[in-house]
Amino acid sequence: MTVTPKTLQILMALAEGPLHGYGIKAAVEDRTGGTVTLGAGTLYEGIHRLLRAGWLVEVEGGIEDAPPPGGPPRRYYALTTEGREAARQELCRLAEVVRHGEAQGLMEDVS
Amino acid sequence: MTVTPKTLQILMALAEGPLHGYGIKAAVEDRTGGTVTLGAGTLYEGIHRLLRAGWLVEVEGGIEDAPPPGGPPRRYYALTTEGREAARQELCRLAEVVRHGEAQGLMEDVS
DNA sequence: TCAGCACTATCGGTGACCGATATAGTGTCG
DNA sequence: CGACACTATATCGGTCACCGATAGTGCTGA
Repeated sequence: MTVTPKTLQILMALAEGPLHGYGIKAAVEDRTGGTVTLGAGTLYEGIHRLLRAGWLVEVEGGIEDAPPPGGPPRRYYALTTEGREAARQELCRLAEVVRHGEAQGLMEDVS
Repeated sequence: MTVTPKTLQILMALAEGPLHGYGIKAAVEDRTGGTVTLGAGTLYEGIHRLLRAGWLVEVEGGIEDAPPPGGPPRRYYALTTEGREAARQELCRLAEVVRHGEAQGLMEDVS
């Protein structure tokens, strides 16, 4: 499985606990301050891909939180150990890229 | 222009000085220890895309370095100020993603 | 009653990416 | 000498992540 930037965002959104699809979308856009968005296609197709990879599992709603469902039933997803590990590896790879950029002086402002 | 991971690698490879296409490919694979590779299509199409965006310019070979050309003439490319700035922004964005991952405890090993 | 919201889902199109292929000069090994 | 590997640029067909539009549904508030 390839870990694309968008799928990494999905994994990271789920790292703090199970969420439903729409909640993932909201969490990603919230945490990144709107710089990263998820189209509906990307979101649900991404979830299915992650399910097939065994990095996500569908779980029961748990505490059945506040907002009234209304419409199709919410589907909750949780990160598996494999999913967490995949996210960790990708983050380490990204950290190395950033480190290289710093070493090259690429991150200094063009003052 | 969207800055994909591969195009960021191209920009970073050129941050240390002008290079020709094949040299970019070699530099990227070298620096990432082989974890990031560039297919021929990605490489040359990516270069053309970056040229159109004004983030790269074609330059003269300069010092006409060691290895004998042999075959098609080498084409050298250099990073523009805009290209450098684009790389910087993307690196900052990535750094923030990594920072988030650290804050979530996602980067600790599964000991 | 009608609008709007929350939510899941699919579809067609775009474009990044890949590997194969073409072309071509040079060096090397048997 | 011939076969091969290497450097180097470029294009082509295919795949797949991604996007926005569209659809459908049930609740709430005006």
